Amino acid sequence: MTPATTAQALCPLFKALADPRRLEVVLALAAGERCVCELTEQMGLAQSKLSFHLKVMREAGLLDSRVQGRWVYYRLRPEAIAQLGSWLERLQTSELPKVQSCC
Amino acid sequence: MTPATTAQALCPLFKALADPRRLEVVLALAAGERCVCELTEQMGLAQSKLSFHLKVMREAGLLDSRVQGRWVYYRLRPEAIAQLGSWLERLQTSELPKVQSCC
DNA sequence: TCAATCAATCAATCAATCTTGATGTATCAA
DNA sequence: TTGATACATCAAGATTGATTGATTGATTGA
Repeated sequence: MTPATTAQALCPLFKALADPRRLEVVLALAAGERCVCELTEQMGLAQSKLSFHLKVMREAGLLDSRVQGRWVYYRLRPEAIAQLGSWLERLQTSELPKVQSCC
Repeated sequence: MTPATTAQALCPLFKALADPRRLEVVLALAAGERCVCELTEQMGLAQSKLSFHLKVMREAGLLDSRVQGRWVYYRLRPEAIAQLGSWLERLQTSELPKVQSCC
């Protein structure tokens, strides 16, 4: 799998991480799963706002959720983190000898 | 350095990567530095559009550039890639035992 | 049932980002 | 000095993304 084959697939993940509020949520979830009500309280976000951001991250494949009773628990998808990490790593190691000037 | 201390600093980097055209550029630069004219040709982008995206990435700290004669060469900043990578890694390893239900 | 709680969704507004075409500046070769 | 090339920048418009407040559906306990 070359970096090129997955770049387009990774774009939604980078988009999902490209917001300070969402990064905060990701950090909170790094410690384990949380229900929406706790996240709401912890970040001091309006409920609908948090719901919007959670949806963005869930649809990007960054988070998973499960419903239990009237609560919804969100957690990080380790696969997503791993996917990003391995792409970055391949990016670093694909350094080729500097190409000749183009022009 | 905890994940929290750098999350806000990483947001611009994630933003810089959150675009398919910019990911393409990053891939092209993974093979070594390129001048703008070659990138323009290679991606089939309008010159001003490419210039805009290069600026976004440069200002985020993802790319560096150097001027040589009338050409400008861009390259990846390995530090930026490394910074992202190590943050993701710490994110994975900061998994704590699942917390108790909050509500 | 009934009322309360949790969370998703919707429509409207607002804000940020991207694109486009034109213009400006610097460099170079003739 | 002139014309061509490389790149940045700018202003205007288009597109996308985020916020707000209200509504809805589902679940639960009284």
